[in-house]
Amino acid sequence: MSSVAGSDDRTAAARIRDAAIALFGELGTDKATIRGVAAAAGVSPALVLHHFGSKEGLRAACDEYVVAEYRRSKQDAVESGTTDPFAALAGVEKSLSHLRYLSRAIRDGSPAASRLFDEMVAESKRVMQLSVAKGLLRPSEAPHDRAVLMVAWQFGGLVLHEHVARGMGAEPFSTELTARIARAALEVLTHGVFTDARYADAWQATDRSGDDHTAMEPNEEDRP
Amino acid sequence: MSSVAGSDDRTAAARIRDAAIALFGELGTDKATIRGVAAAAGVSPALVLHHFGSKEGLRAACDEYVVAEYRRSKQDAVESGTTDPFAALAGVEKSLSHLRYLSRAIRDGSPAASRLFDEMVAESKRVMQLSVAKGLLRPSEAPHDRAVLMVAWQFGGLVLHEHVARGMGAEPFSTELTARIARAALEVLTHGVFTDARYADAWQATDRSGDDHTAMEPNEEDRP
DNA sequence: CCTGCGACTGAACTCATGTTCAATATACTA
DNA sequence: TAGTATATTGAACATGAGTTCAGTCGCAGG
Repeated sequence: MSSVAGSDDRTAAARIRDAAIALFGELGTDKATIRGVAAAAGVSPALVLHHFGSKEGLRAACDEYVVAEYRRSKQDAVESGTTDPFAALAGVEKSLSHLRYLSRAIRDGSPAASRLFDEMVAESKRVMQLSVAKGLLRPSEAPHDRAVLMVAWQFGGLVLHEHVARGMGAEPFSTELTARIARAALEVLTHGVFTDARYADAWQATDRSGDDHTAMEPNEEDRP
Repeated sequence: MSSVAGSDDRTAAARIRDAAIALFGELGTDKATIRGVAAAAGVSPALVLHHFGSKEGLRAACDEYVVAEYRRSKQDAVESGTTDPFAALAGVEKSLSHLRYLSRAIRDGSPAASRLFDEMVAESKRVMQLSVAKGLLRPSEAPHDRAVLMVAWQFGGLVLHEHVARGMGAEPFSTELTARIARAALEVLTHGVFTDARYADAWQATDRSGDDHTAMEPNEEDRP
């Protein structure tokens, strides 16, 4: 309810940026053309270059903007008091185009998206440490790896949202879909899926690369 | 140890296909050019079109081939007796280029990859039902959703492997990385991450869209 | 008034890339 | 040996798209 206000009182650069976010997210940075962005923003193709230098510059600007927005909204959600890692995912229904863009950016491996991933790993790790101390989360034998995995799963749900939606027979980004994902995820993350620890024990027993890779986790500090 | 045999006794079409799989996987279907594929295969660009009709035809051929290979290797793994859904992920270290290609295909949303996703959901669901009956897996309140989610997580680990590798400080597709992923995943999937069910219960209590979406799961049959 | 500066545009340029086509080499058949 | 089909190629074609550029419009300041 914030970005796509109907009025065109935004500055031309902002209109271009928003149109680019929408088009890049919908078609990908390759298929989306400068001419298409310009047409969607109601300006000439040359103006796009005038403001952003190049297509890559435009992409970088969109990256910065969307990631900053996402970071901000997530920060708000965190400061609202929720501590579970899925609150963020559930709370970001606000802007479809931004989500779509983010999904694309992660898929395409843009630098900003990679930075975001790393940041979220660090923050997830920190929050998880706190939650473990509070007794809300089980301690892990490999806290860093677990944090990476959980962020990857969270982002994976975003990147593969189209497939997940199709698989569940629900509309992409619909509240019903996010609710069902959250429900299934909570179930698995609360109770696990296995009835006993035979698989985990069996894996443990194979002792591949030993028990020492718990100690070889990189960057133990929280801020990079 | 199978696909990239050093000798060039493969037929030209096979060489082109393999080069295309490698390049498409590395650069994406857009950035990879027919000329690049031809050069990598040691043939002329025109021959690529002669054999595959068009770039889209080449992509379709690669899709079919890689997906069929993946399906076959997974079938083998399943018939070997393992029933947990992560055996497949751990067992497919055989061909890097195929994995990379598959990752790309899923990211780009190619039809073949989507079909593969749906197949794996169906199969995962079937295997999970069996495992539940055997007492190996916990019964779920939403078996279909759980199957979709687990497949999405599995594929998510594949699609985001680059980020996961960077986050864990390990080489992409290395045995160390897959081992650590499997270990962390097994831990989470065995014990969960939460110490109690307060989050799951809280979510349950909000009762959004009710308890009935367990019954609205689509296509209950296993073969689509 | 006019001078400069930023927003903005239309048209042209350049280049990469998918594709076509006529021509040649190779292999298999009669 | 002749002939035909298949494999293969070099060169050219067409087009889409990023980028450049000269120039116009509007406006603030001297």
